[in-house]
Amino acid sequence: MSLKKKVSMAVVRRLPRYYRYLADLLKLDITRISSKELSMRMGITASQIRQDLNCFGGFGQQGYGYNVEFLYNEIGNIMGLNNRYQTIIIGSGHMGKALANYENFEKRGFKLVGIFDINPEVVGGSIKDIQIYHIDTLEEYVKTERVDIAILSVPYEQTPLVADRVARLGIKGLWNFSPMDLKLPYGDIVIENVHLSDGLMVLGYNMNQKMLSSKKTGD
Amino acid sequence: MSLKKKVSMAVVRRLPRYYRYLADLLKLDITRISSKELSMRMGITASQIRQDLNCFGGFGQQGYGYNVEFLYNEIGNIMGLNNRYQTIIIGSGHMGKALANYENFEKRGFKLVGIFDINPEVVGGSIKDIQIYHIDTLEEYVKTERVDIAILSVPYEQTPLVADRVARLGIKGLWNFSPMDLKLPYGDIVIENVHLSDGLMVLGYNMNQKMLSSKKTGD
DNA sequence: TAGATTGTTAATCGATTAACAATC
DNA sequence: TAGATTGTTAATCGATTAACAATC
Repeated sequence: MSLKKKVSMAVVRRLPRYYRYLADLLKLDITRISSKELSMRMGITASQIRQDLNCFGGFGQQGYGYNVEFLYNEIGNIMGLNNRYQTIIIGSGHMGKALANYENFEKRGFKLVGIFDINPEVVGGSIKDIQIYHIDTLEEYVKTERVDIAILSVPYEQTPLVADRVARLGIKGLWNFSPMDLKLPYGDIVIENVHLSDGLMVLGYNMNQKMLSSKKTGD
Repeated sequence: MSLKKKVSMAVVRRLPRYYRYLADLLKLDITRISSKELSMRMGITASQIRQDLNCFGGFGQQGYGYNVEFLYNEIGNIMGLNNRYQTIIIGSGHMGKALANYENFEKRGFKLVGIFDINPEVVGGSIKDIQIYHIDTLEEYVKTERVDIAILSVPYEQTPLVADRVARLGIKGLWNFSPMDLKLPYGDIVIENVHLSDGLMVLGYNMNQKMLSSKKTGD
């Protein structure tokens, strides 16, 4: 039941991917799947799938494979989705708005309970029935409502201060979209930094590589 | 000048991070930096930094370190940012809109030239002076304008068809925000899939782990 | 039972770190 | 020149893949 060894981040970062593919299988009414079949769908080795899953327990059955629904739920639990983390968004700019409207979060068990902004013009309004509060009322709000995760999407200058306030309030997770890497020393909080444009630059690299090599062969 | 060996994706995915940290140094008017100093700022080893950079060439100087501006520009070139990739966004929903308004893209050398949507109510409008065209005019548009990258942010059902059209038009890069992993067989196009909620689930995992371990020690 | 497929150990491969000679 | 710091080779570590006995 409990973990034998610390699971590597390489494995952990694959869990959401397994989860998505299992969701797709469920939608197709496929009830069982072997590591071999799943490996072909996902483009990774069957060995890796079995190795990965066995970090957390023996979810399969010899001669049968894995029950899709069972495995889906188990991986969901491993990622804590059954905690139904209560989530707030801080910063209702374009990105904050997009995130508030992203259905995938609810679907994955994250519950958006409030939005906070500094702009008086949007405070009092709402997005998808979620109230927008003034950022100054954050401390007060957290006194009465459970907040597990804060999604941060504020300008560069305000990022460290807002992050500090969030950490002080005992909020346990921070998903940071602001263009500044936040590091650990903010108390005990778990942080996940997002840099959207990093992916775009990797795309740029791969395109550039392809161009250079085709030039060499003489396109 | 040209690459000795194929550079591993592990290295490539660190390039944007170097690029960001160098941009920060530039803003601070720091002109030179040693791998040691940079390693402390970034939280990785100096050895890794030197190893990474030497995949692409000797950008430093013994006894001196690296010239920040020079290294910044070199890494930018490696990622092809000097190509000034012309970019379109397909799908102007909440996420498409947020992406259109994201200043970081322009800052990183990606030029947004058009937005496409299927909804007649938004077609003809614009976001940040960028025209919104009807998706049906995509083929016509590409005949007269150079398009290097398409950013896809359309509903699940439409994803494969739109991706197929994009690939057929000879567009070289696809940055896919639709909730469906796109795989290679679409011609010669380079694809980068984004799954925002994956990061949120990793955050969930880490929070869950922390909770479980603190329960064990008896919080 | 025979066939299939897991869980797990062992072998391989690749990535990171350490060390140091080269050189600015 | 002496000191600093790179570029690069060698050593270590970790992650992936292969193999197979266990077992449904």
